[in-house]
Amino acid sequence: MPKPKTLYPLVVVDIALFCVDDNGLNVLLVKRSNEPAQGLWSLPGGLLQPERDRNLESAARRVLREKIGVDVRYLSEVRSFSGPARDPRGWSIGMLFFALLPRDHIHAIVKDSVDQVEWVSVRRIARAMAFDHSEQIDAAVQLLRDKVERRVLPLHLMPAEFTLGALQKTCEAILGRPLDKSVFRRRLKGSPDLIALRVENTGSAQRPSLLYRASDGFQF
Amino acid sequence: MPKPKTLYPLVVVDIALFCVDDNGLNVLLVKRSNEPAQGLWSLPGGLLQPERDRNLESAARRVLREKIGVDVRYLSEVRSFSGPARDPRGWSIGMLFFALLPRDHIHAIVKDSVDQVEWVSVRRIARAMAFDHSEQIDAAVQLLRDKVERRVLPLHLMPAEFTLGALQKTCEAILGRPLDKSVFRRRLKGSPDLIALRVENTGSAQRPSLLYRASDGFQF
DNA sequence: AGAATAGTGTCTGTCAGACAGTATCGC
DNA sequence: GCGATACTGTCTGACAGACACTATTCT
Repeated sequence: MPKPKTLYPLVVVDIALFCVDDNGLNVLLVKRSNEPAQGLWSLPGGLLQPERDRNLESAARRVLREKIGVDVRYLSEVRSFSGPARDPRGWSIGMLFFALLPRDHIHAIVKDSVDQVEWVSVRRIARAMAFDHSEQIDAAVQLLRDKVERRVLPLHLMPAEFTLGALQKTCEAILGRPLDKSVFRRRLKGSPDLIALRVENTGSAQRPSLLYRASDGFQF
Repeated sequence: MPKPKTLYPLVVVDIALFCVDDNGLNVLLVKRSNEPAQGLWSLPGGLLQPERDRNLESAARRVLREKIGVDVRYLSEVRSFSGPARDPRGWSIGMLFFALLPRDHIHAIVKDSVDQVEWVSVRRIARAMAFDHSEQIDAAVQLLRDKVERRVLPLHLMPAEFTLGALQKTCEAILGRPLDKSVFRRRLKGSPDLIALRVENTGSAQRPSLLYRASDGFQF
């Protein structure tokens, strides 16, 4: 079979890994220790390795595992970025994924890698980032916001058990605006995605609240 | 700069080109005249040519121009399909786009190319298609349906001037279910995407109806 | 007149937003 | 009691579904 007479582009996967904490919505950034774009902040990413990766999503999971040390439950494609100029190494395809990390896994990020790794609030993203990663973050944040705006619950950002108050705060952090408690809870009443558990009694809060967990069949 | 020690995957763009006519929603299929998958029906597609294409979307537009002979107004990425087995030539990335062709451009498709080209109703897609194109069509149709279900008007499928009845029939063809005329028109009343024109008087229909056109700033 | 399409009016249920009110904890 | 959070109740306006009704053309 004749090989096509075509140059092959560079294929990279980048991941916008999100978490929500008391600071709001954060994305994980990596300070690049190698060329190109050395010293600039970027999304975690890496070259596709066809001999190892089953597909692009597997490549993204491998990159997160190898470079950040996390196995994420939720990971999904956003869109591609491509062209001759976005990477100085040549014509490239950057496939952007976005992933969600539960709040109680935030500190499981490996900090001792060669690269400097940091959670950065999406409200404080610097203009100057490597490649087109600033645009990529915008695209990933918008996709996340659109989903939550369409009433999909970001349960992958929650720990295994959580209160409705915590869930509402998470949604508010993503959307960047307050939600009405009564409206929020009324919608959740009939949701098949939430399962009520027993009562919380930790003295941290004032009045104890019911705990919930995500239903097994729930899809983000 | 050292070249990465990685095999390069094959990069292909495929396009699900849709139109709506009296038969309902159709997608354009091509009977492959070359290996691989010779003789099977497939979506129009082609190899990325980095030396010619500005990005993947440009590649998709070029493929439509060269293989089908159409310049489409609307074209947008759906998602990627990738892996070692989906194309017999090796590890490949297939980027799926979907495009919309106005009803009055349907017959502008070039019929005299080397490949056999045909509009096929989405209700009558054969199981056996080249590569994973059956799955790709499912993904593209679902994205189109989701958009219309979310009340986005598929104005790119309409001719420059059209009636509300024709627009409703187009939406019904996409969704595969009837819509209530009163509800449909009530929603359209305040829409900034539609601009009313003068009266239609062609004797084809019974009572003449107002003509509309898409607003310039409208986004699908 | 009858068929066919264009276009309007109205009733009803559902749901979102807004906001007030009650409940239960720690201190 | 007081502060704080959990949770509920209610009013109102917007809108969707359903369906009936009128209007205007052609044959």
